[in-house]
Amino acid sequence: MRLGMPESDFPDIRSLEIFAEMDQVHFESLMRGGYVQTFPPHVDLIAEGDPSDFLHIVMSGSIDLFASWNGRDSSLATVRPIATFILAATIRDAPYLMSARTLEKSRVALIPSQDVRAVFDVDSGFARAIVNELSQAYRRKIKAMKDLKLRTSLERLANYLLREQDRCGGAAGFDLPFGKARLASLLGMTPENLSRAFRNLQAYGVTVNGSRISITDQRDLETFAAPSPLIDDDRI
Amino acid sequence: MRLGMPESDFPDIRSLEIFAEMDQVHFESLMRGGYVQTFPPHVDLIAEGDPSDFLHIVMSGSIDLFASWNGRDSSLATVRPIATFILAATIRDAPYLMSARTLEKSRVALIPSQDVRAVFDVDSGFARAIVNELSQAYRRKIKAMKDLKLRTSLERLANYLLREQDRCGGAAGFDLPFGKARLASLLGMTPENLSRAFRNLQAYGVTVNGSRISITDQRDLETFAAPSPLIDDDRI
DNA sequence: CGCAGACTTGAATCTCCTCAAGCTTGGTGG
DNA sequence: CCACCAAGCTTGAGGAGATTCAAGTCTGCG
Repeated sequence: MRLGMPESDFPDIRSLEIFAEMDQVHFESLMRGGYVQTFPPHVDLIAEGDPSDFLHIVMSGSIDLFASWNGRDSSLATVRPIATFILAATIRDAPYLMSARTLEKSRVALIPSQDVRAVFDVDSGFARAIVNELSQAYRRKIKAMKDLKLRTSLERLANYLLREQDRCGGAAGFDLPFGKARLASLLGMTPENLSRAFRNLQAYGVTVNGSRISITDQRDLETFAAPSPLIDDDRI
Repeated sequence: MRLGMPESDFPDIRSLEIFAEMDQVHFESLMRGGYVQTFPPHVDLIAEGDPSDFLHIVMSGSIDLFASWNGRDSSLATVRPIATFILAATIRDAPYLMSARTLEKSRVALIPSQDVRAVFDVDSGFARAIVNELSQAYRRKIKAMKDLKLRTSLERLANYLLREQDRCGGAAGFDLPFGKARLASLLGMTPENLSRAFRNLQAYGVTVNGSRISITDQRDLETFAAPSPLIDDDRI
């Protein structure tokens, strides 16, 4: 269903850091070659190992990036609007390393990878933006690695809750943005273990009701979690 | 001990992918601002959290990148000649996320980060190369993440041995490039557990003698390890 | 020969996983 | 309106895997 990119989407995409500084002519040429599609929940968008034909941009909804090996699989990241994903594969013209599926109903823009590479070569503003994006993505992965290797699952959960609280505005109460099974996979644990971990965090002032989290003792939780900007701060 | 960069090092550095395509004038200006230093083994080069004043290049020896939190620490990567490290921090002018120390006697070139950023802005060949480097580094991290989340420690060790065998030329026998304590940390396990893991791999045709590894039944080990290009192949 | 550092082994413990069963909830059809 | 069902989550028991701590072995070097 190749419909072309509706002009109404241009401003949202243009506001993305990665497209913000580029030449208008180049931007429009990228947009002309791309298109937008709406997907229902739980639909596979790409499979790891596939050639990277398109740069993907989530316009609304949310996307799960995950990987499999030997019958196991694991969630590696969530992509939320408005952001690109699998940029590195697009740039290198290499196969995807992760699979992607919609978590909910999502609008996704698709831009042919070869167009991205072509514009990259002639638009230095775009190249600069891609370097920013890639270096940020790399640093995020380093942080995720540190989270995984230096912390126990209980500590990872505690720090996740603090980050999520921050992302939701900082109030004591907030909702988990997806199911607990997937959260468990993201955090590198089983759903059963996540359940028990939530119970263990009660001792540090966390109460859970369905997907509703309340942090009743901020100080206590922070003392236990010991968040570090070099692991948990998304901005640096 | 600021001695400036000896011209004899220029060719080696120039042969790095990241410097190969750039303008000669820019290359020389970078080299003029940089310098080279030789460090004994087990010397700290940078500490996580420090501002990223220099882009580092390993000319000889090898470097351990590691991170700490709450009294624990973990090795995250090894850098071997000739390669750069902490490029992302340099580009973003952000604090280091990892610490670095020499594993053995090492020569390291240091180039002021602000020079790198300045040349980046005016040399599109250099910008292109940096994007290549960053996207490759990112994909390596994704693979390391998959290795860690999808495999047991025994499987990680088995696949590590196969990769190391390949890196050493493919012969049945080869030497581990550093101590087992650090290997354990790299693989996300304790030294004790690594010892036992080596013992368990005997069943799949691996014999260990000090740092000498012999793979006596290649087929058997590969069947157990089930290596995947999307995790273990460094080239894609 | 003896010592220091690196590695291994053993035993107890803890964490996490698996499997199985029970619970809750929201939706569907009677 | 309610009984039922399926999906998601929780709980429990048992076991596998990993960690810790302590002691023992090996090796290279003085």
